[in-house]
Amino acid sequence: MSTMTAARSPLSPTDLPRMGLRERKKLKTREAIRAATYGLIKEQGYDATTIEQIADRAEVSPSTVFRYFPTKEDIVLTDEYDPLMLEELRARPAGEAWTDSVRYVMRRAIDIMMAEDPEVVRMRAHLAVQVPAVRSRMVESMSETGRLLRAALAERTGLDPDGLEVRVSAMSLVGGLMEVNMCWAENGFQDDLRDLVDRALDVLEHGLPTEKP
Amino acid sequence: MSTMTAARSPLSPTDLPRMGLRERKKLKTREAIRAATYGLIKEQGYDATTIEQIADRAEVSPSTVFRYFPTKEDIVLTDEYDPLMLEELRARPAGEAWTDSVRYVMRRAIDIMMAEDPEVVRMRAHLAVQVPAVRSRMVESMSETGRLLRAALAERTGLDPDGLEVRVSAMSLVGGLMEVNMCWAENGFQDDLRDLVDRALDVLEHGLPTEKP
DNA sequence: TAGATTTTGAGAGTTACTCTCATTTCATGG
DNA sequence: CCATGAAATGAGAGTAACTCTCAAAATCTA
Repeated sequence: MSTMTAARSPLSPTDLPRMGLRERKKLKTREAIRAATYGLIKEQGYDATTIEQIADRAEVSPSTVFRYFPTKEDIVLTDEYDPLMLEELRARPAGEAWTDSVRYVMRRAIDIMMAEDPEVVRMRAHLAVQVPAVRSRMVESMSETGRLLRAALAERTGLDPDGLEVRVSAMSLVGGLMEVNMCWAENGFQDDLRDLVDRALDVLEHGLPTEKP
Repeated sequence: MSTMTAARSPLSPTDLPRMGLRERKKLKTREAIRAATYGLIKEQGYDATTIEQIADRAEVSPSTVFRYFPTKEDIVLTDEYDPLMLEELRARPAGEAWTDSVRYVMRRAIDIMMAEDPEVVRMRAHLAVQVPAVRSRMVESMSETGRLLRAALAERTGLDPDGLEVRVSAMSLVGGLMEVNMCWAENGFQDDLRDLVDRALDVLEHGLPTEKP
């Protein structure tokens, strides 16, 4: 899911030389703004950090900050992994139960982003717990991913991608994964995120528990 | 769920006389602000409606508007039904599967609010589709209700109310019901909301569909 | 009716975000 | 290498949702 993936762009550094000065500068500016934001938030918290401070530290103008990110929350949350994840999901064997596919893709996504920049992943989760605006934006972002997921889900089940059942499935998955993120952060990141996702998917797959165990 | 219930206060009018002038005026102001907001939104849309306009039409100062509602979205979404719904949920027979209890309570809630003020219910759903800020606030509000629901859910299943499984269940329910609301509005309110909720609960109860039907 | 309490209005301040326009910076073909 | 076009930037003004403070007005209580 979009907001649970690492911040760095998945563009391989070997692409950089062929990209032209302009493109390279843009990437650098983007990174500078993000770095400035993460730094300031770590020092003084999210709310106390203003766009002006971010612009100052990133050595750009406030206008430029808004040119790169539509909102303050997006500076923290934006990444480019969703398409890759969806692609991987679609690449899974057609016979596989789609919950298992999601399980696999989620596990891989977590591995990648935790290897890439675990601190950013944790900071995002933490901010989602602490700052309502960030949490909202994260839900919104995950919902968008969930919307893309409908197509893949419909393929596997043979149901209408815009039917209520598929939509409810996708959205309840989003809700469940969001809650996983919250649990993880609230417990001080002591659990293995992959295990939590697995348990959540068990709940979603086998239905909500009706009987006492 | 909070944001799917009607706007009017569940206080019986017979309580009004014993309430004192101050309290009565406060209720009237609250209603005036809400009515002004709904009216303006219907005329010119949500974004085009400013707090100043709302204040003018409600014949109060902008300060007062913010004293009654913390945010613009809350003017549209706030209601007082959640505690009643939770109470009803807890009053259900202990042996009943909790999904059936939710089914019953949701059905009743829908009946009540559609009888009370169907237009407001529809407007809320419509705004949730159209305006991201309203949608976000609605999710947040439903999540709060979902948090309260955990206790009831734990009672029925014997699970830890703060454990991952219960939390994921509650939150996936929230996601599912949110999506029901969106489907309903996007299809022009032509379906019976209660049927949609039933179908959503079927999906949540029996797990996400893995096989082609 | 007097005094304590609550509610309100007025106004100033903050901040995220938008729009416009002039300036600067890079790309490109000759 | 330079001229011309395109893209990125900065500066600044503007909007609107909130927040805070303080004095005036309305209500309650004795």
